[in-house]
Amino acid sequence: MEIINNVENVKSQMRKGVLEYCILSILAKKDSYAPALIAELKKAQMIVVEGTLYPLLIRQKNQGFLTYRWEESPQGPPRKYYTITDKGRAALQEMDQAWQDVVNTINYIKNDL
Amino acid sequence: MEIINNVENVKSQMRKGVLEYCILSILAKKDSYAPALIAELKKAQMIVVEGTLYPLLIRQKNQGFLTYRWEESPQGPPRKYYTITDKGRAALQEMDQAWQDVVNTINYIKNDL
DNA sequence: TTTATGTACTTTGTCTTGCAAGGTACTAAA
DNA sequence: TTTAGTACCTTGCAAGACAAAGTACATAAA
Repeated sequence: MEIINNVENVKSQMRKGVLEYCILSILAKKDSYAPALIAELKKAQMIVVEGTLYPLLIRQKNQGFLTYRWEESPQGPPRKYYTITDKGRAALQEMDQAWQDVVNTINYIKNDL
Repeated sequence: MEIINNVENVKSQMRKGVLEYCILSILAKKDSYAPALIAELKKAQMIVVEGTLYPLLIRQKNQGFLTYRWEESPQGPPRKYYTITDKGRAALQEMDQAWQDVVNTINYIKNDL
């Protein structure tokens, strides 16, 4: 019971570490807006909630990794569609390397230490 | 320049996410103490500082994942050697799975989304 | 017209945790 | 007794995830 909670916490920490990377990766494939991103991340087994995602998108926009435009919705209020910028793509490339480094670190600890 | 800093931050976030996992993984192989752990993590390309590691070890001890004993040092003050517990090994197994899940998530996003 | 429902975006407060920096303490050599 | 090396601990700050509550728009039902 308690172990599960601790592991849930670690899981949450691991997610935290790669969340920005995931968002940029998805947006590198196609423009999207918050609720659609949440749905896609859920499909990929990565649970994210609004209170996490919205501030993250705003941060990435402020860093110049994303821009956005408003688009009419077939139902409900307009949607804020985010687009990755050239700067965002450059950052994403760096993150690809960072991710690979972490994977290599874990493999090293597990197999070669 | 700025991108590098942002990526450094993401890198740091990624490290943060797996740090507990790394510590438990190393201690699952052999008992150790803080400065030796720092050196081993450094070898594995994962930079950790004292102010991060000591509180983390104390937390894991309080969760029942670790115990410790004092051991004389050939030079200097005694060392606090940490040992992983059965509960710690159980948690580690869960974390192995959690890590694999995150790897799978990234692969899914990168390749299949 | 008013109310309810669904969708979308934002903000506030709390909690966890990494990290820089500073502090304590033990040992041995100068 | 001072200095250097080693080891452990704590404090204050900043970042960020998350729950929860709030705002706003559109449309359908009452």
